[in-house]
Formats: sequence, C-alpha cells, structure tokens
Amino acid sequence: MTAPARGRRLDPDARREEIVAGALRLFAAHPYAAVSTTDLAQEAGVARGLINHYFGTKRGLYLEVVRRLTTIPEVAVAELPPGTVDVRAGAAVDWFLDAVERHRGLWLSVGTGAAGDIDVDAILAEADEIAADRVLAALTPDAPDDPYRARVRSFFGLVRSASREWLVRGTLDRAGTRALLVDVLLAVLSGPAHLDSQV
Amino acid sequence: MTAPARGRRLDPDARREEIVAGALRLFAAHPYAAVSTTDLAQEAGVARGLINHYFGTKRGLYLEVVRRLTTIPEVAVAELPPGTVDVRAGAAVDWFLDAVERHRGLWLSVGTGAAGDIDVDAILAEADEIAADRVLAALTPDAPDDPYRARVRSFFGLVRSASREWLVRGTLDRAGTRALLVDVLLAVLSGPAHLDSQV
DNA sequence: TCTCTCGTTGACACGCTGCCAACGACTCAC
DNA sequence: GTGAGTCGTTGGCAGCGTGTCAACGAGAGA
Repeated sequence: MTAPARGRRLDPDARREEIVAGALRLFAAHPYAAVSTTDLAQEAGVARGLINHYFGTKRGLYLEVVRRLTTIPEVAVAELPPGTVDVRAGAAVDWFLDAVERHRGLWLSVGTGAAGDIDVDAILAEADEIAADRVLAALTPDAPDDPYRARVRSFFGLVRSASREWLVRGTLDRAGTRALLVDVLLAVLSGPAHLDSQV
Repeated sequence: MTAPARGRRLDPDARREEIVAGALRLFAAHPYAAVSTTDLAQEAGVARGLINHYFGTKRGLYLEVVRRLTTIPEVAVAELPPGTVDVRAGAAVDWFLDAVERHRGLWLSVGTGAAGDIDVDAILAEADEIAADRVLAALTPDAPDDPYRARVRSFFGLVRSASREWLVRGTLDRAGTRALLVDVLLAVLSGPAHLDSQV
C-alpha cells in the first residue's frame, strides 16, 4: 500500500466508493459497535469528518454497506438448465451455495449481523423481495406469485440458518445443506395445498 | 406506580430481578443502541452505577435479558395429542403460534433483534439447541437425533422469518403461516432421504 | 498566474459508558 | 435498646466516541 496522498481531491463518487469499500472490510471483520468512525476513516485513508459529510452518520454508512451486500448479484438465474422443478431447484441451490462459499465471510456477517433496527430490516426486506421475485420467476413462471412470495421470503430465513449451520457450526456439510435447501424449497413451492386440510 | 423509595436496601436477587424486568421492557420497545444506562437505571428506580455493579456492563445486562427471553417456556410438548407425525406436528405448530401471538412484541424483538455479536449468537444457539431437542423428542422419538438436529435448527430460521411475515408485514395470515410451518417441518423431518439422490 | 469552487480537514462540544470511593440502611451481637 | 460492622447503593469523575462546523487548500478554468 503506497502513501494514500491525504488531502487529495477526488471525484465524490470515487471517494464514496473508497469509503464504502473500506467500511465493507471492517464491518465484515468486526461487529458494528466495535468499529469506530476513526477506524472507518483510517481504513479509507481519510479524515474522520468526511464520513459524516458523505453519509451523515456512521449508521448511514453502515446501511449503505448492508445495501451493497444484500443486493442480489448481477448474474441472474437465467442460465438455469431446463427440466423439472426438482432439477432447476437443485441447480439454483448449487449456484447459491457457490456464491456463499465464495463470499463466505462477508455473507455471514450480513446474514448474521443485521436486524434489530428498523432501517436494516427494511433493507433486508427489500433485498429478499427482489430475490423472491427471481426465484419465483425461475421456478414457477406460470403460477401467480402472490400466494407464494411470502412463503419464499420465509424460506430465506431458513437459508440463513442453514448457512450458519454449515459454515459456522459445521453441523451440516455442503451436501447436507444442499439436500435440506432443496427439500424445503420444494415443500415451500408445492404448497399451499395444505391450506385445504388445515384445522 | 408508587414512589420507588430510592436507596432502599433490597435482597440482591430481588434487585437483579427488578433491573432485568425494567430492562426487558426497554429493550422490547427500543433497539439496543437507543437504550442508555440512564434509561435502564431510571426504569428500575435505581442509580446508574448499580447497573454496572450487578451486570458489569450494559451489554451484560442485555445478554441476561436475551437469555431470559429465549429460554424455552416451562410448559413442554408433553401434552401433544397422540397420532401420526402430521397431526402431532400440526398441534405443535398451533401451540407455538399461540405462544407467539401472546408474547407478540417481546418475541419479535428477540427473533428480530439479536445477532451480530458472538455472545448473543451463542445464547440463541443454546436456546435453539434445547428447542430442537424438544421437537425431535416429540415428533421422532425413535430415529437418531444427530442427522436431524441441524435440519431442525435451520427450520427455526424459517420460523422466525415466517413470524415476521405474519405479524409485521401481514403477508401471511395465521392459517397461511400454520400451513407453511407444517409443510416445511414435515419436509425437514422426512429427509435426509434426498441425500441419496444428490448430485 | 490568478481566482473561484468545493472536496477535505482538524478542533470543538456533547452524550454515554465504566469506575470508584464515600454514604447510609439494615443486621446482629451484647 | 444500642452500638458497630456489613454491604447494597449512590453520585461524581475520567475517558472515549460521535456529529458539527468553520476554515483550508487542491484542482480547474480564464
């Protein structure tokens, strides 16, 4: 790392990017409260006040980071193989597990680290909404979305828990995680048939 | 509320209880960072320093509160009706939904509010472990626990998400939530049959 | 080279947390 | 009943972290 050349004038967008990138590293490694604005400024090679100038608040910067992380990657599910729902669901799960394995640390810090604050919940809800749309479009293009969307969003909660069992606790291996996610995803999509037989 | 009679000497256990009770109310209503030790002390009718005396840290008190909330209620699943796994799972879900509906605010603040800090995760993991044992003992008393425990713990992640869909977002009604939980619980318990057919 | 714009800096004020020594309510022996 | 000791309780202190703000100066255009 060469000398950051403090005080250099930068394009606002580029500067924002640098700060967000640094914050991404710190928040991925440490919990929110353990990261100070001093740390954030130092990581970005910038004066502390600049954090507030761009993001208003340490919390504002954090929210921006969360938004980046949870926004679904560009590569969609367009390249899923044709076939039965089972096959396509399996492929989707495989794709997801690859992505998680690649960004392991970062993804865990979000799946684990968020929540509790209403703003973070809103961001995660927004991200889940998008992800749910993609899943529904890919796996049940014919059926109406509405009855299933909430079920799929709920499914993402299990996805996060299962990821932790796999990556953090080691109580599931990758194969076991895959099996669980496929089992449950199919169960989620096969309902709400049980609505008829409910008490 | 009568005058708290400040400075009155109390049994340490009773005092701890009062502080925890007050903290319970505050943390249920506001996020962690929005609650100051001053608030906590005032709510318990006590000097601020006493918080540190009993719990060392504001965080210590918070952890104690989380522990109280997540520890599974005394009433076990012993009174589930006999019958097929489907019937018993349905009854268990109904029991759970009743409990959630009753403690709505508190339960949401925990299901939502935790995570991010390793200590909180540990407490929640401990609580989930206990809950998983109860579910397994009630629904699959014969089968060995090990292959299923991680699957059931993952299931709890979906339980939390589905609760939020139901109580917060309103995208699921109680019947729909029940159907989803039963569907997924049965899928979770019917595996890991898919382990054989995995790619 | 001069000037203007605005990205950037550093110091200031304030709130919150954890620490600690002194206070005094309660207990128990006499 | 009275005195002394115990320990629950208090309030102020020191340090840290955050948000604000006025001033600086790097870069662009004339």
